[in-house]
Amino acid sequence: MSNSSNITGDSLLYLTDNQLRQGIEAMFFAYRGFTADPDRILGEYGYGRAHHRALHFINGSPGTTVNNLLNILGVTKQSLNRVLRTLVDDSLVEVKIGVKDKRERNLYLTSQGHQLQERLSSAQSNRMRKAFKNAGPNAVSGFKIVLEAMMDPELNRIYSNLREEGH
Amino acid sequence: MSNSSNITGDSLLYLTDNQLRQGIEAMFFAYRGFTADPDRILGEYGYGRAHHRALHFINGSPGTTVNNLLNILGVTKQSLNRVLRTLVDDSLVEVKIGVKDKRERNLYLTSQGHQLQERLSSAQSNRMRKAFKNAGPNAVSGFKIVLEAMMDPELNRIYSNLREEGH
DNA sequence: CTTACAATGTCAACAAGACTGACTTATTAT
DNA sequence: ATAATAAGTCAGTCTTGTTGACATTGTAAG
Repeated sequence: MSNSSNITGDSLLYLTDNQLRQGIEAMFFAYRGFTADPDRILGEYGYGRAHHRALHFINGSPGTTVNNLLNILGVTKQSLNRVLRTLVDDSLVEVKIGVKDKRERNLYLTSQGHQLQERLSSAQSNRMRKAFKNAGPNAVSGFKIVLEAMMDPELNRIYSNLREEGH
Repeated sequence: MSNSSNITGDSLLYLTDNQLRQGIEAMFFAYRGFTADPDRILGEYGYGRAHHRALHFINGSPGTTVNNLLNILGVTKQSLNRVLRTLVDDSLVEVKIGVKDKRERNLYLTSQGHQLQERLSSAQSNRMRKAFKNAGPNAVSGFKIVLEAMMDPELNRIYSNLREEGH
């Protein structure tokens, strides 16, 4: 209502309340789809999304510390620890004492951990590949630009750092 | 690794594993940002995201039934009912007996409900507006195309129906 | 009219995953 | 020596999801 007939000529005509609402709902439904396949697989193992996230980021930054992971995931150490403990107990994650600073713990996936991570990753990647393929290169670029602009500055910083690591 | 050097000439060169991983992480971080502002507001009221979702979709489809809402939200009626009960008790949502079918309950926001919904909506819309403005019209269009392609077919159907209602 | 089905609501029990707060143990830095 | 940091742990709470069972009311079909 606030701007649906606010024709100011500043080339922002496309930002009606309706389109913003559609964007919000698109995020909601797309995120559901985005997590649906991994959720099914995780269910087999009695794991949840929290386990997936830990596996994902340990895989992407092998040897990362607990503190680093806490910053990326944005949860408390008590919450992360619960998940990490089960992953270590189940031999999916290996913990090594830091070499430079012995207080730190460096986290790695075991071969079993890699196996599950790969299963989860490929399920999610397949869906994203189909979506990307369907939408075309221009849409993919737009998708990423909008998502980056939607992150908190802090999260965007973390995201950019991860991008640099992976090439 | 599976396709990062798979130059097949089918114009899919942009879909490297790295870019898919980046897309996955972009969704993760963007969704955090997307929910951050409403989460803060909801905290003031002792509500959670479930309350936000109910308010959002009741606002978008006034008079909607419980069953309809269940299909949109994809949760059990027990789960929805808990949320709906607090919203009714707090006079944010009004329940009217269906006219055609008296078993049905039609849901409406009260003026108080509209007030909170508006607060939540404008916080979320402001962030999305900034992101859209920053990214430009082409990016916005790409954003929506990819998100739609990422939904489950069932969710896409629901999403499209809602789009038709809102003009 | 009776029987079946549908829409809603409710009770109880459970689990994941987040939180706070307090406290310990190593280790490093000042 | 003392203080700060990294990690782990114990205990308790909350939201939000689940299952399963059951009750109520209204509609539809025979």
